[in-house]
Amino acid sequence: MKLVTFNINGVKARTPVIERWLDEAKPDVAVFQEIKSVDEAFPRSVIEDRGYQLETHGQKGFNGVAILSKLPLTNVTRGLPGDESDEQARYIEADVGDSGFRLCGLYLPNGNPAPGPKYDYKLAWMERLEARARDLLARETPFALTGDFNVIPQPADAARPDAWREDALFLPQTRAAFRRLELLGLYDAVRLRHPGPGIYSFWDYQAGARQRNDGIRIDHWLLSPGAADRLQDAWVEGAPRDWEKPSDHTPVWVDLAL
DNA sequence: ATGGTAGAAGATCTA
Repeated sequence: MKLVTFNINGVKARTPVIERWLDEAKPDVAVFQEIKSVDEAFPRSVIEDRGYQLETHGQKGFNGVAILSKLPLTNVTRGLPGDESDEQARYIEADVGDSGFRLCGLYLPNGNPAPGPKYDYKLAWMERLEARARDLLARETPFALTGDFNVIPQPADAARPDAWREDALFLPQTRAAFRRLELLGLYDAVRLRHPGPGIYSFWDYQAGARQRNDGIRIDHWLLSPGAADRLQDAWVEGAPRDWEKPSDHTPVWVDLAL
């Protein structure tokens, strides 16, 4: 079963890309970030007419996540537990199919500028994500955390790591929080399958970053032990970054034997 | 040191 995460950077602006990409790539399950739309305004038919169940968690203007699936989605929950006052739409969970597999789609806060309140929010959000991962691990059923983590885990995950030293995506505290997730026993699927440097999922729109391959790897799949046992493959699909009116991110895939 | 781009909302913020 092919599952994919894709930060689409605005569902309305990206509809032509989404249509072409769904028709060509044919994912079984896709997780979107930055839909930048309220649920009522999401172009549902673009997704549903292609045979997907669609679950959205949007807000006005910014953020917003969604899950699309050809298998039934059940037990859908919206919002990351741990802070009732958090109104940002950055998290959605659902069971996919009937195997007990649970999928967590996330759009982790950017955190810039750091230090500052936005960075404090990012770190607090990562603590809540770790707590959620601990709860899911205790269930002993397979699950995956996937989405735009806004974390560059290692220097090998950036073309120019020195340019990111002071950035919220690469600060030591950010990387340590990501590492704590891995130390719970979660597996970075793309890193597992591609141990070398030079695998990127984001290229800035500015300064010809894509043409110069000045990228970073910030969109990830973290698999529970049971899900990692079922990992067939993991890869980044670079081509949609070069289409007309692209997102600044590109799809990141896993193939799981679920 | 600066500015370069994009999306959504709406004349600015976020990334």
